[in-house]
Amino acid sequence: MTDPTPRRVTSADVARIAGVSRATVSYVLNNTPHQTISAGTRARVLDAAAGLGYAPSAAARTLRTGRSDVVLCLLPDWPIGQEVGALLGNLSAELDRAGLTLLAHPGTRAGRPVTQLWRGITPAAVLAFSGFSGTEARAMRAAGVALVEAPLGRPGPETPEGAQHRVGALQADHLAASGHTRIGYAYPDDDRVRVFAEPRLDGVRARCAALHLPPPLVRTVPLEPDPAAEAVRTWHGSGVTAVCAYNDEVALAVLAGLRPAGLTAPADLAVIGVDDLPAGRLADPALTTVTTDQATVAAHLVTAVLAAVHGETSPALDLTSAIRVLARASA
Amino acid sequence: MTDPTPRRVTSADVARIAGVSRATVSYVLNNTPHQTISAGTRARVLDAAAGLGYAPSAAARTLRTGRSDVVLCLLPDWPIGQEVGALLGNLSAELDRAGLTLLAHPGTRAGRPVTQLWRGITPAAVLAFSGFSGTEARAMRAAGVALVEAPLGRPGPETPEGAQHRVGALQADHLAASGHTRIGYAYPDDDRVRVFAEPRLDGVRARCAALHLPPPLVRTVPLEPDPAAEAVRTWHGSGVTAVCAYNDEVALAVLAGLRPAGLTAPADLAVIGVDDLPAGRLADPALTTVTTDQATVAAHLVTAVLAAVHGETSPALDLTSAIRVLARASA
DNA sequence: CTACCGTACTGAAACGAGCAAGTTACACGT
DNA sequence: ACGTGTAACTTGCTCGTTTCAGTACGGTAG
Repeated sequence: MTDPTPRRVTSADVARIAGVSRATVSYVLNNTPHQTISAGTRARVLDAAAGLGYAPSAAARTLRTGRSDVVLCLLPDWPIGQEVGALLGNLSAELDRAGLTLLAHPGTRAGRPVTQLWRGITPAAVLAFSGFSGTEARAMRAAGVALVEAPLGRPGPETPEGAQHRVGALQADHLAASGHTRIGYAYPDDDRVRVFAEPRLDGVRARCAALHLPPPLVRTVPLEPDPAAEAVRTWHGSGVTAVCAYNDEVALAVLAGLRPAGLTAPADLAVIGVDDLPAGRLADPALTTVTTDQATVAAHLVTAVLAAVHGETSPALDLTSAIRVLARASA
Repeated sequence: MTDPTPRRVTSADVARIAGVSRATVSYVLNNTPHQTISAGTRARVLDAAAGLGYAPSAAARTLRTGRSDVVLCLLPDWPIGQEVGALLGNLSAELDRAGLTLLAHPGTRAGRPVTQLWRGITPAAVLAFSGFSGTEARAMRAAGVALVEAPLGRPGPETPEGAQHRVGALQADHLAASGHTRIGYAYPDDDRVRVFAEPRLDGVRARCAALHLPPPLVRTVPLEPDPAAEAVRTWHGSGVTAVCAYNDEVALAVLAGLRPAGLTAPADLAVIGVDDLPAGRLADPALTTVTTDQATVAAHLVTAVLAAVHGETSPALDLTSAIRVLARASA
């Protein structure tokens, strides 16, 4: 019936059809510099390649050059929400433009060690969000794999305070600007997001100190109305008039906690979240939030990745303009 | 200073240290069947490999065997939410256990055609959510790449009605069971999710017909309070007493639309969503929703992928038990 | 003593692309 | 007529792994 062996079309096939050698095909397809190819030959090769539907084997190219065109993005095991989704989409599109392929690996601590992964794939670069062990990082650089650590979580050497720190700072500033002096912090009830929660809280603490306000009253707020109500009562009883929430979900929990206590936002307790979830826009009152422009972040990350791939040191990322407060009704 | 050429450690290195040939190393490491290796040699090879930190080159292996151990998951360009995130995490963990590596590629129509991607990577299988063109699918199978189309979207031949159809059906049944006879459908204002929205709406339509109710009154509901309020007024004016929403976000929009109209749920309009977002739990009233157990879905998909990789036909997926209504206050 | 059979390995040929070095063929200057 | 330069290719080795086809050796049956 069908071909018994549906062989992959190789550059040799293209060469045969075009009536040239494999080398010539390679030169044409990669238009290698310092190689002179006549216009006629070039066209014949291109035609043959298109006609056969030739796609070079990534495996062979990787084997030969020692490096693939894959940028491996190691997703941490914190829950992947729409922000990460959007970020990945942007990254993928922009890297594509640079001839690189973004492949994301949902990380699982349980899975095989990351070492196996990057040693196996030999990616052009590894983009990681969570921190890496020093030895691991060294091993990667030694193997020629560019490692880009996104400064989203803990502060890196180039961004002493980190983007997340700034998120918290913006929250505190916004509340202080409205005259609030006693501020609470709604901490998430999920250990996996501690990497984000800590620097954000630190940002709030730093601004409170700078503005000569008492430090924020921190309470862990689960995503359930009843425990949230309890946290709200604590804050209200302690004279707290405004709360920075770890993110919009926690902020929504705080809003939910206000209702059974018979309180309302922002009159009794102002609330500000992070992430600009659609659900926040739709809440009652509409949630004030800190938003990060993922397209900008993606662009910055791509710059860093490309720099790292070419062996240059990446420029310091300045995400100041990408992070801003979206003022709505709740604070 | 450091090695000028930090060469990758190859199986030849392991062979040299262990005092055997590369072939033997390969046999030991893959413990190839029908090959007799003495216990002593086996141990020496294993020790040498561990000592050198040897990790086989995926590229070389792929080149030789013609197939990599990667399962390529093509993410469609609809927004990636927490459900997809959870699904990917589960998939990755389970495939890992089967010796396969899940790599996700955030799809962008703008990017290079998918053909390039799978032709290049030669994955063991491609897992796609959105539909594939017939020619594309045939080309993949011809190239020996197992194609698994997740029956999440449109119905496949094995699940004549599709999982999404069932989601809609469950929504309608739940509302009908509470005595509602005039049902509305809140359609999403995002073309990218049409693949999901259509079968869900069809499910609602089918149950309405089966229960001899009038067909659902469909309105598109943007994720903004004002336009949502208008949709709510239309429904209320037409005698609709309950609404199936495309998902929880749209459902939250409907809830938001009730407030300016001075109406409340479920008294004036019952609302049921899909996805069990944390924000839905925290809404007022708490959102009744249809939830899908992503772990179950992941397990089913992994079964299908493994079957496809081994050339068997995958068993029909029965997601009946994984999809169920979570009754809360809103309906 | 020869024939044969497991056991425990080794040698070498693929796989598909890239690239350094070599080989033509032709034009040009003397 | 002869060297020289260059455009336009080709030859052949290489990357690291798998795997087929041996091979050497000790044992056992005839």
